[in-house]
Amino acid sequence: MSAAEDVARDLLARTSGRITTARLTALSALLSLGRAATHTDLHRQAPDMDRVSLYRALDWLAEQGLASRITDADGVWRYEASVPGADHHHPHFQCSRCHQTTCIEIEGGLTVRLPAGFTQEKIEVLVKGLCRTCSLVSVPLGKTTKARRPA
Amino acid sequence: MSAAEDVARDLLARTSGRITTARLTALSALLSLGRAATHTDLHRQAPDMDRVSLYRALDWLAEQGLASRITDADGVWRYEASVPGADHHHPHFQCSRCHQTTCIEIEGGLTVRLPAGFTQEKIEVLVKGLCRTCSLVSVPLGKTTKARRPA
DNA sequence: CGTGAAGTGCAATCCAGTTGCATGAAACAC
DNA sequence: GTGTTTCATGCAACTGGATTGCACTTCACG
Ligand SMILES: [Mn+2]
Ligand SMILES: [Mn+2]
Ligand SMILES: [Zn+2]
Ligand SMILES: [Zn+2]
Repeated sequence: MSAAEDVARDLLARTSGRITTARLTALSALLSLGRAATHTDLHRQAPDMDRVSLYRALDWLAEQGLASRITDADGVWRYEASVPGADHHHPHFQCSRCHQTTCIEIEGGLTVRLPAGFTQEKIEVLVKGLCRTCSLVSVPLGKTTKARRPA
Repeated sequence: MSAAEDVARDLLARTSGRITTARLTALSALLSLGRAATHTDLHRQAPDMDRVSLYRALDWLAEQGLASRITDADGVWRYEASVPGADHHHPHFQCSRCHQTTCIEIEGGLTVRLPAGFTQEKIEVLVKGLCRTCSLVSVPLGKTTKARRPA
């Protein structure tokens, strides 16, 4: 039983819900992975768990505040472990070449001035670009970009 | 021939590409609509155009800088007309009840400090919450939220 | 006009995510 | 412990946005 699994069990015990293997597996995967991962990423870590059960476990974790769910640059959900109390509103960076998502530390909350009457629930900031390793290579991976010469 | 269509034709003439009806229709729809719209929204405006052709026209417009493509809170693409030169990096607001997307004006570009070696291409800021009209009603539309009582 | 390059339409396919329903496992009371 | 209730799981089917392959049309240019 890994360290992540112990922590997971402990966190689950603090909720009003049941401690099931699916939730344990999902949460430990999130904890050990450490960064925002897609359902597919996570399912790779736990191939024996049913796809749908994983979705449901992750969504439940998000409801409980133990995970947060964001949309990545390709419109796919990404999940990451989060601390129940403090809401997890830091920006993320996604590399357009290797698609890895990185959390960005930030001092002082990002704020945007909304028009009158609007109420804010959450804010999602996603920076796209090249990560350190991909910056060096610079040639896009997969999906070859078709050159288009100006007139 | 509407005003939007005239502007559209004019903008298309500035590119190296062909001026086709699909592109004209797509761009005028974007221009007259005025806010970030989904493919489905836009197809409603031009039901006779083929779905796929609309996708391709929109993607082409995005490549040309005449439109910008963003992911909304539900992971669906949204397109909006944009000025070719100035890149279109303002925040957006999406109402969690009526799903309408609103552009948010901002003075001074949003900036985030990236880790060393990372290169930024674009930044997407999406605020979720309730728009003015929905703030008053406050009961979510569709997708009923199930209450969950703490222990 | 004729020819090549670019754009279109349609059908098929992909893929993340959801839903319905029968079965199984936690929690809790006894 | 056993029984009962409640909630979670597994499987299959389904949804809907988006993409791909390919034949056909249209446009620009000689
Ligand atoms: Mn993060
Ligand atoms: Mn906008
Ligand atoms: Zn990278
Ligand atoms: Zn609204």
